Amino acid sequence: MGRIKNIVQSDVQPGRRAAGRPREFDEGKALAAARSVFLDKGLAASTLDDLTAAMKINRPSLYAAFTDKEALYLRTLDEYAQGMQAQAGAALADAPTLRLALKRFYGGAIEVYTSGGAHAVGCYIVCSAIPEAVCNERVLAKAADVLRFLDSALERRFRRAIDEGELPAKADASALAALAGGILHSLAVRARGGAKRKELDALAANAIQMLTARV
Amino acid sequence: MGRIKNIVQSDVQPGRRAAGRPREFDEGKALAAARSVFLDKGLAASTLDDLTAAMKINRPSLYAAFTDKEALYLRTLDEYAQGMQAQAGAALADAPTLRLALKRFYGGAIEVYTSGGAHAVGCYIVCSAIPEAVCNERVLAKAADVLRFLDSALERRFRRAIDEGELPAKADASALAALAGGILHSLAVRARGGAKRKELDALAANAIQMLTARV
DNA sequence: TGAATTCTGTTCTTCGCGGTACATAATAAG
DNA sequence: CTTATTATGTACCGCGAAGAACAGAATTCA
Repeated sequence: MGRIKNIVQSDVQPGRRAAGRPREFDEGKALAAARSVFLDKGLAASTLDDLTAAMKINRPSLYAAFTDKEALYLRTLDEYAQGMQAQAGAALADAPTLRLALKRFYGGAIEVYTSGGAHAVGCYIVCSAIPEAVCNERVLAKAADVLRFLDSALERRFRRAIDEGELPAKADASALAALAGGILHSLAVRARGGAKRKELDALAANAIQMLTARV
Repeated sequence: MGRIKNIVQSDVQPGRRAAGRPREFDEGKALAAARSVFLDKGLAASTLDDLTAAMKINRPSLYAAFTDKEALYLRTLDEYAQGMQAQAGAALADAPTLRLALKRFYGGAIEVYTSGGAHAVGCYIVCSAIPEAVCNERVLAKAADVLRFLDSALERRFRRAIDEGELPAKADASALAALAGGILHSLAVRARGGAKRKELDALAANAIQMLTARV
């Protein structure tokens, strides 16, 4: 059978490795594969056979590493949320102008939402966690968290634009943030609904136009 | 045991009824109950026990009337789509002004999205069909249909507002419609994410303000 | 009234799925 | 080298879920 493919260091300390046989799979890759399955099929319809096949590990490894299917789902959700928040936060905070910030914000999202190739899959939060949220407290909490984070990050950016004179002082940063976040939700929904990338780009461009208008 | 509760006429002709024992359940009520289960749990996680309990029928009746679980889901989807399109279309077409049209459009949606009582459930299209769409061609087709219908209905209404001078002639009806539809998607997502009704109302109001501004 | 038809209620079967047991392999420590 | 520890791989188990069988009930039509 397969020899050792790669040695993974799940421990935090870099120097010492835990005793025992080392992992043959990369946890991050495995989580990404699991997320892809969950995003396609949903939590309930994703079988352990689906998951282990995509993750290229077998069941005992999955259970040892991630406890069970629901815990694995929550891990993928945390991972995605963290990445999304980091990317969106950076896009908004680093850009010198509001227009550019929003352009990067939406552009990065569209990139992710349409990354499924032939069949776009949308956003993991909007198209997987939110649907799952009604019957799962922890998923709901996480999804609500992410929505709030995005609104806050957007609001901060709009406020900065007001402070820097890019928008008039009477502009309502909170309201603008909610509208801007709403467009992001729509991009996710439309992407999964089969919208072409061009349409998504156009929607984002129109949204930017409207949100940065000096009323 | 339960006697006859109500006699239902599933046949199209009103005068004659089909031979055999009449149905003891109302098809519309049963479909609504099934939809509620599907909206809460999703297609895969909704068991036949869940469904038959909510619909207050037993399995053979369900199979005789709706073929199987997936067909039942598609029926609930059709029913919801039809009702939504009728309501949204009427709200937009009947209102004398664009502002009022959008107010009714969003108001009706919020009413539906938050009708789950304690736990809001969002939109059946956005929060159930769209997630399911990746692995189900027919669901995808129906969901995409509804998104297109809403965009078109909105675009018609914006175009009319332009024609009637409520918006400037240079306004882009298509772009405005996509933005307005996007806000609807966001209302659905946010409702299921736990947003309070007040927040949804505020988002709708802000959206109307922005979408009806004479740039 | 009786045959035909269609719905209802209970029961059963089959099978797929989540989760586990157990043997084995690979590493670190003594 | 031995032991402890942690991974992998195969095979298995029990449960729950989808769907079918079948008997009985309610209606229409002859």
